[in-house]
Amino acid sequence: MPRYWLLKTEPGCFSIQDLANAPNQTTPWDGVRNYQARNFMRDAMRPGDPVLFYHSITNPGIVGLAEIVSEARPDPTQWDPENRHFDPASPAEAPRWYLVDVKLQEIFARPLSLPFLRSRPELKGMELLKRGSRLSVQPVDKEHFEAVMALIRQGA
DNA sequence: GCCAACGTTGGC
DNA sequence: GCCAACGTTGGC
Repeated sequence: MPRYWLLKTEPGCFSIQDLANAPNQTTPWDGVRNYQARNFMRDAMRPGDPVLFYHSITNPGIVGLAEIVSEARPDPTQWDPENRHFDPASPAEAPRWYLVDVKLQEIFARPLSLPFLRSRPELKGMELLKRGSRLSVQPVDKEHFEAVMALIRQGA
């Protein structure tokens, strides 16, 4: 029984095109420094889980589909002093931050813009659309995931 | 354990 | 660039 997810990214930082260009179209989803997001990755994500890929900031919207392709493992950037996500307080024997590998499935020909998503009654209640929603790793209800894919398949 | 201060996110 | 919402930190 797969769970469904949404990953949020600033395209200026890492876009779906960057994922398309990555080796094997796969990337470690590193740099997440939020406990709730960490818990989802570490405790709930499983290989094979589908992922909606969301761009924030510029033309915010759902731009593609990806898949979780690994179990969670410690995020090495937490111990790299050169990395902007360096966390000197994270002990090596009890890593604070985790990541999973994410593989591209599809770049949508017509992304679903945030205003459009907001206009769809069947997506009401979706975490992404809640006021003040900032979580970069979110679970998505099955019904909402299927509604999004239906909108894509009908060329919304 | 409370809460003010601060930093970050992200829509607009 | 503005600002609302949220998370984290740290003094008490």
